[in-house]
Amino acid sequence: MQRQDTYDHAAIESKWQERWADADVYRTSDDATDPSYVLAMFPYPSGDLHMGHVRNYTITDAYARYQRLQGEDVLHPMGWDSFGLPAENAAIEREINPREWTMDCIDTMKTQMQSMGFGYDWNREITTCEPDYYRWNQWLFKRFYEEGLAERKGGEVNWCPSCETVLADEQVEGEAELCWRCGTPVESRTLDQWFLTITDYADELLDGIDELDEWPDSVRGMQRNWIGRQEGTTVEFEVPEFGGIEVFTTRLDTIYGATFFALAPGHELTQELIADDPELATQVETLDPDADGDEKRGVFTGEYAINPATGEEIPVYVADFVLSDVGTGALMGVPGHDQRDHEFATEYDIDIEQVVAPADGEVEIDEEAYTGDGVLVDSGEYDGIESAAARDRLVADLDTAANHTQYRLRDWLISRQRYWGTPIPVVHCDECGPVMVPDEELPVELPEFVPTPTGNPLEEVDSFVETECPECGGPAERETDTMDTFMDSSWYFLRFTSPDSEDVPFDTERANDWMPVDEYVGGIEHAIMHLLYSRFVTRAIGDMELLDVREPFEHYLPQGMVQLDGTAMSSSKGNVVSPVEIMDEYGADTARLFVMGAARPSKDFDWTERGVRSSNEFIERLLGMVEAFAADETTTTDAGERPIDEYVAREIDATIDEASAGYENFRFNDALREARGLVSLLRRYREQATPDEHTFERGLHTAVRLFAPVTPHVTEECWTALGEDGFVAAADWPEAAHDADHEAERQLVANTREDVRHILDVANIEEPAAIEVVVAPEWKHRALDVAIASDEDVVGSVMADEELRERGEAAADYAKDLAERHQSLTEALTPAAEFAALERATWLFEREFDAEIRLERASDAPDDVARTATPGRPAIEIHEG
RNA sequence: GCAGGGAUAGCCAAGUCAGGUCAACGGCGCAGCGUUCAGGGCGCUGUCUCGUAGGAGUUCGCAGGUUCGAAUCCUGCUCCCUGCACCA
Repeated sequence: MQRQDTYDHAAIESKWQERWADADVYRTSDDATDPSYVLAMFPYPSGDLHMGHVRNYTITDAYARYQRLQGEDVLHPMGWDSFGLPAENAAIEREINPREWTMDCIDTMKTQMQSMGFGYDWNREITTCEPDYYRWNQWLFKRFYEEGLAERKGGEVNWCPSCETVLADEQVEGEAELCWRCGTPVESRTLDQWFLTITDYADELLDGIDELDEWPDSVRGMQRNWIGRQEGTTVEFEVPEFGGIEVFTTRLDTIYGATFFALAPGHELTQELIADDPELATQVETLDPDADGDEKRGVFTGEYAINPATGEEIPVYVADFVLSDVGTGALMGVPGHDQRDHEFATEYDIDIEQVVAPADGEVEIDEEAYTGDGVLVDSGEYDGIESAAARDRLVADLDTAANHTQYRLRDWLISRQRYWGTPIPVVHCDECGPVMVPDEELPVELPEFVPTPTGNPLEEVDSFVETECPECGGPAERETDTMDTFMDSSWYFLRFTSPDSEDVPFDTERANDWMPVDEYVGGIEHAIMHLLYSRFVTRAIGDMELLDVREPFEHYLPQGMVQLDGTAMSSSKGNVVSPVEIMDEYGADTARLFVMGAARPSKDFDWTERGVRSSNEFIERLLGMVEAFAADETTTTDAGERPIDEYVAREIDATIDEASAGYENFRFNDALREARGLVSLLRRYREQATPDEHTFERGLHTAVRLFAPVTPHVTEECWTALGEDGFVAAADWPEAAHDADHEAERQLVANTREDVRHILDVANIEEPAAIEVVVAPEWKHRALDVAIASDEDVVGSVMADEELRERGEAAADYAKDLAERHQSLTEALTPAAEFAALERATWLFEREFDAEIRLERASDAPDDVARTATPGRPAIEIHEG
């Protein structure tokens, strides 16, 4: 099992990479008008490229290249999402600073990207950890603040009491929630932090989802879910001596069945109650809001709330299933009509009352809650009213009730108590409170990194912290929180339009022309947060009148995973295939071809050595065939009219159509299959006959360009070998010359070959001497047309035609046949087209069956043979030797 | 529980939106033949059942329905995946 010598991919690939760079092939001019904006999610620079990157970036690169070949201006930029916790951790581990580590990683990844042949406009490279990028985070933060979209309020953080530091969610490990560094159980603390009030845009972001018809349904569903809009009612329950406590409910119609009242452990009233009652406090301590829902536990407070509908007193519990951040943190318990309340009531022996009856049928309310709508019962004056109507009337009748829309979406907490991020441009002054840093003092730059065992390194840098108040000039302290890195990535696609702008984050006019991103490709893990924040920021910027576009991404494609034996590659499982090694062994083109050919972009697929090898061998054969042709391998110039030449010419056109459609619809695997088919056809052409020079050359020129988006290096090599001067990357996409019904012709040939095989098999003919193929007579085509056109009486219509009537019995028989299949009749090729298509394909029959092929018109064939021919189905007579 | 997606021949997987040319593209695996051929590569073919002339039968998760006609449309059910979830 020896491997054949393969082509010198290393030399070819680096040669063309240099030439592209020298010629600035992938540069997008600022003057471009509405270029096709193709964007892959920019990576976090973690060191080496992995297969996920390779797939992601090959998809956008191939599409961008295809667009360029189509003559479009293309914007295909790349950058680095380079702030974030891993750099800080790596820095501490390696005793270097995060910046150095990050820049090293960027260098490595950039080199690897260039080795992969990705055609980016590196003039537009963005690095978010550079002051010239993050100053605009600060600038935007200030605009948000001015618009009332940034506010400071209490937020929960993870706190390690031993390290005395705040932890990010990913630094809290396991179910037990232990600090990643010292293993101490993590606590929760409330700190004053900065929020962007994305909830102000909740309705708009939700409604906008309807317009995103080029996004996958799954992602749209996830976003809807995340926003979680819910229409309901707020209403107060009076707790004597403590006042009205507000609850939120979507089922106000069940209020007569509210037999208990429940508070979250963190609710204000709970706090008030336990402050005066140490025993209650101890009991509440035992409740665990994080416990999963199997068992509902609660503590009776001794207080009673008054049901505003019934006027009855109901017991007030503190219960672990009531969450502080859902609704108002308090709820009315309706055991009869809510399964969760039902379980709680059963556990604590609380009354279960039915106040809604289903329209039909009975329910056993003691066994299970009835959660559907219905007709009210035992609800005083509301008896007999439908649920929906009852809700409306109760809102109107109850003093404290009001319609209210609730969201699951929370405001976006952007404060991070970390070093490696954008400093929030705020100064805290004892006199003036939090004050924004003036624009002219931006950027607030990060100081040198000082590793600290505890807390936020920024707090330890006195020269950073100590400053004066921009308002009063008095001593003040800088904000030491930095921004969530999602801030960086929520507008970077705008910055790509004018990455060097020094006075504005982006050029409004150009962004209006170039946005939205036409094709956005990246991992599904960003389906919610990154995309939602980007949508929010884009809208907010729009409302600052800096942009006219409201949705940043027109088409979003989450690419599938590259797996090994059905499992996702991951370094923790140790089942990764290194792109660098693949590039070394097989070259970038092979990796790209395999990844793109294996499956459509949205599907997962398995990495296989076999597939890689076969991609590599294919590339080698393509190059070999082109080089053999270039070396003046025998072709002829005085053919060109033979059926076989025509056949190949037509197939070239058919392939162009199919492959173009594949690229257009992101079905690269289909496009590549077609293109490979063409190469295989050219090989057989060369085997069968001395190829016509023009046809063969056009075939090669076409094939090379069809592969150019996916295997850019080797196709440049081919292009040059074919005598072309420029880059194939800048060539024109091939155009189909004939405007024919390729589909029908291909079908006819395939069916006829299939039929011959079938007959040979069934009739057990080993070595046919001659195969007679007879196309249907003109009049049968005519009869078919008449039959298709006729509404009812097919036989009548056909026989009404004078010319057909002359055919007598034969016409009548065929008419009956047509009548039977009347509904499913479809138009056939014309007799001439049918004959020509088969004539062109004769060589395939000869090649396969090794027999003489006699293609005839019905008029030239014996009647008993011609008889069975119908449009689209020639008669076949096989003669044995 | 809610939301979204899915179930196709040995395996992977198209087709479903716009019903008929669908026994159902393609790939893998397996088998045969060819190639002055090393069992490799390449080319060709076969791979639901029956059939000595292109035919017939039974198939596209299960059960019904609509239609002249359903893998495709509708209803119900079962199972799988993904996201969210003690969400009031």
